Amino acid sequence: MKYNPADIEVKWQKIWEDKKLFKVDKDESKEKFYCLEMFPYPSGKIHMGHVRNYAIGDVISRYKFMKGLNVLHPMGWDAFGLPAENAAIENSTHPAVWTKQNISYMKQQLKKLGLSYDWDREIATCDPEYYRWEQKVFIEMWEKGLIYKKKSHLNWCDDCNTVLANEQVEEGACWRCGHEVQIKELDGWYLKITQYADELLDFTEKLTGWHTKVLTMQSNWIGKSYGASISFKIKDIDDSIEVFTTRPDTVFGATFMSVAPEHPIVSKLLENTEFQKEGQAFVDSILKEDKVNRMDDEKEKRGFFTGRYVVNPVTGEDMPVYIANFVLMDYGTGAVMAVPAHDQRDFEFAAKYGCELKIVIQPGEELTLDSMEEAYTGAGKLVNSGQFNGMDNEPAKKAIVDWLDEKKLGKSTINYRLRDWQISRQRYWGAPIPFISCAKCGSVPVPADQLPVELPDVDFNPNMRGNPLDKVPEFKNTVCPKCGGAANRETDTMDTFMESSWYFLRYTSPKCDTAPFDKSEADYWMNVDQYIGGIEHAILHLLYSRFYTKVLRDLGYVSIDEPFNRLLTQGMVCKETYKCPEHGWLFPEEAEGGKCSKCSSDVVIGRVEKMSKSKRNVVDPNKLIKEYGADTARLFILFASPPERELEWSDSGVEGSFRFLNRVWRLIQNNINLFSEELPAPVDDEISKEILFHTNVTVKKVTDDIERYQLNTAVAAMMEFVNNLYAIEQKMGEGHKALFKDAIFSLMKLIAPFTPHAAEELYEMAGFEGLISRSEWPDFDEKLTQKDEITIAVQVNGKLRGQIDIPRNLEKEAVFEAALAIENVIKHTEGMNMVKQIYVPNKLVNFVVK
RNA sequence: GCCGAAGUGGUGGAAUUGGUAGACACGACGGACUCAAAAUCCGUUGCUGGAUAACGGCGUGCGGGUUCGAUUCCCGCCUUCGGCACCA
Repeated sequence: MKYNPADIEVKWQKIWEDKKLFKVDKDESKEKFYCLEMFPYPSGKIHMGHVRNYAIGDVISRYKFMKGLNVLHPMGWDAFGLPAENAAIENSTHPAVWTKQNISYMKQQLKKLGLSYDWDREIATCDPEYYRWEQKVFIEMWEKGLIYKKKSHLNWCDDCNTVLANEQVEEGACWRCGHEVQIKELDGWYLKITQYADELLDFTEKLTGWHTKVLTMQSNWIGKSYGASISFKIKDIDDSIEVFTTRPDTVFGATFMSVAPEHPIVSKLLENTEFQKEGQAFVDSILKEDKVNRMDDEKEKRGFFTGRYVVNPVTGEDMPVYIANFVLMDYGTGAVMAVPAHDQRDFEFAAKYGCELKIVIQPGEELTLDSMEEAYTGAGKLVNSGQFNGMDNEPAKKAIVDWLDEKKLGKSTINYRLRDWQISRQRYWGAPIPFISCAKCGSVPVPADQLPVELPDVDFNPNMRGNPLDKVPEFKNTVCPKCGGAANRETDTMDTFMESSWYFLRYTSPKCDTAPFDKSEADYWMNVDQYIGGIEHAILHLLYSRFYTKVLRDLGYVSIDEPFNRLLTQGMVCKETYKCPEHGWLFPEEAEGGKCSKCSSDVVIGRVEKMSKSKRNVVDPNKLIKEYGADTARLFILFASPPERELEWSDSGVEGSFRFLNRVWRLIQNNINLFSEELPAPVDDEISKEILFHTNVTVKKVTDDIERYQLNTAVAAMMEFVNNLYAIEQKMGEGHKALFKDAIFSLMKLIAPFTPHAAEELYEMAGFEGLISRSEWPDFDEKLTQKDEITIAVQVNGKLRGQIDIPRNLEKEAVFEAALAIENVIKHTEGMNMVKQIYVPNKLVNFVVK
């Protein structure tokens, strides 16, 4: 029978579904394994990035099933988000309708891939039965003091009357209408993630299953630094400016001050002065700059003198106050004491604006103002620093802070780069923030019996402007639960990262209707043993999930500190982007031949970047599945590259995976009778040894490779095994058939997690009862994976000059003797002095000669 | 720009702890089978000198270094990708 994936894939998918094969329940008697892939945003269709992610997860899940573990492998939908809203406005369809359609299409696509999900646990975050718990927890967090409101600066389009995401800003203009983007100050809700900063930094012990690169990224993101906050009195105004500095040892060298343009003090500084108008214009010009650009160290420093001075608390000298583009309101206090001699940015700024430089740290040799070409940021002894002169700068940090503390001018402070999490979104398609704003009582939580606060129905159309919820009076107008007076319901919704911060807990009891999740279920299933998802989520999603888990712990919902034991960060599947000057981003199929399929304009080929619906550089797996079947698609993407490496998509080579699967199929088909025949006992000869060797080596290699995520080399090992088995098939006799049968039986099982449909079919044809998905993973014998006779390399001065076959573990002296007898080695050592003889057991010999 | 990665034949990649660079595939070329094609099977395939040999030289982004020995460790660069807080 020919290998026909179209028939067998449908057949086995149906059998698995009918038998509810992947449905799991808590079973205390069994060891559990929770395997989770990051759930997708239902953008429309799945693409190769999803296929890669879910294929990896499926191999691991199916492997663990076969290892006898009770495997939880759920799937669901990160269903709230901006694209649904954009599509709604564009096509006059409700986001819920669009999302539902996408979910149903994508679910069908996932099913076609034969993934081992327990679909009974499916969740969609836009379901009120999901987000109601988020609202409940939100109120509890507020009651615990973990939430507050604050103003922040956001991208704003006056024309669309809406906040813009950074990705909606194109060269300073609104992507939809082209109107110039402004910065607007808006009120928002904040979660106090900074309160957990130290615990989030504590990776030791609990996150040993995470790659250090992710931990490093998170650690840098949190950016803990030790320093001091120092208060500077403003001249002629009864106010002061507080700065954070990591270099209190240089405070005597502070000669001016720079403040962020967003700093609230700015208006006070400028008020009723001759600088007011020009200063405000300067602030406006900076706020228009690209945020990423403003962080650019190389970017030209720009400043504006406010006409005001602050007093240096240690020297008593006046310091002019500037507004500067490179000072960020988000970090520290939004104001910095500028020490131009010892900070490079301040140095450049001072050079441009003619500010005074003062050396206060001297390294060994004499530093002079005239010879300085850049700031000196290294260590040294204090000079020009009053009673601290002569001290080494490190101990001086503490001494100066202590002194300032005594005078009530400053104190030792720890600062984090991490900012509190702003969760307010001026959007429709998200979970409503369960609060009511009352003129008399302030922010009042929606009473528990009124939860969930559901989204009202809204008619979407292309002419829509602003936040939809704000325009629904029956939603917005309400009464204050506290005083009964007229009040406004909060019309912002929550950041969608809120939903993805706890969905893994909901999966443990997705239908629980009395709490976010059943604690006993969570206690059994958590933690997630293996989490798999794109490296793009290394910081935000993974940090928020860690934070949220700790909050839930502190609210008594869970007993765990961390949600994810082992983390596999998958490399991005990338593809070049295509853009039509007329129609914007194009799908690859719309850009064929370099011409836009809509208008025949020349297509601009953009850079290679991660596949995403917004850039349209996506490749749908449908064609591949139709042509070769899901098994080949899965096998191919796993074989193409190791999971953690990024992959530029190309389907060239998919033929090879299909060919391999056909070879497996034919090899087993040709020998299918071995499974029903009475076979003679194996003979003890070289061929038998060979079969045993290859079988055991392959089982070991594939097992090890799955454990260390190297799925591409696991596939290569199986290919090698098949090549070897074909060679053996040619020369084997009756006495080898029993071992050969064992070999192809192992092959069938090894390949089952990768190409489960083909494996099930072969298993059935071989006459086995039940399913290979539920059979046992093969074992191997370490002794049989080693050869007695091995080949080692012989080098002279590190260059390969020959090889010798020796018995394993031959004595060193005997190896040297054999190596020295090689003709080519004699040629390269003749007449030379032997300096050294190196032997790496069972690997190589190196003769060092002169 | 900052933080984190990656760079190896024509292509995807392998080399698990510093020990024979290029496993396994794709592609290409040559051949077998076939009336022919598809499928399948066999062989060659890093570059280069040499004779298609023996035997050499070069070669893992670039430039240095450590070492008997470096794709692997160190220093300095280049390019590409991910993240940079309202895309998810």
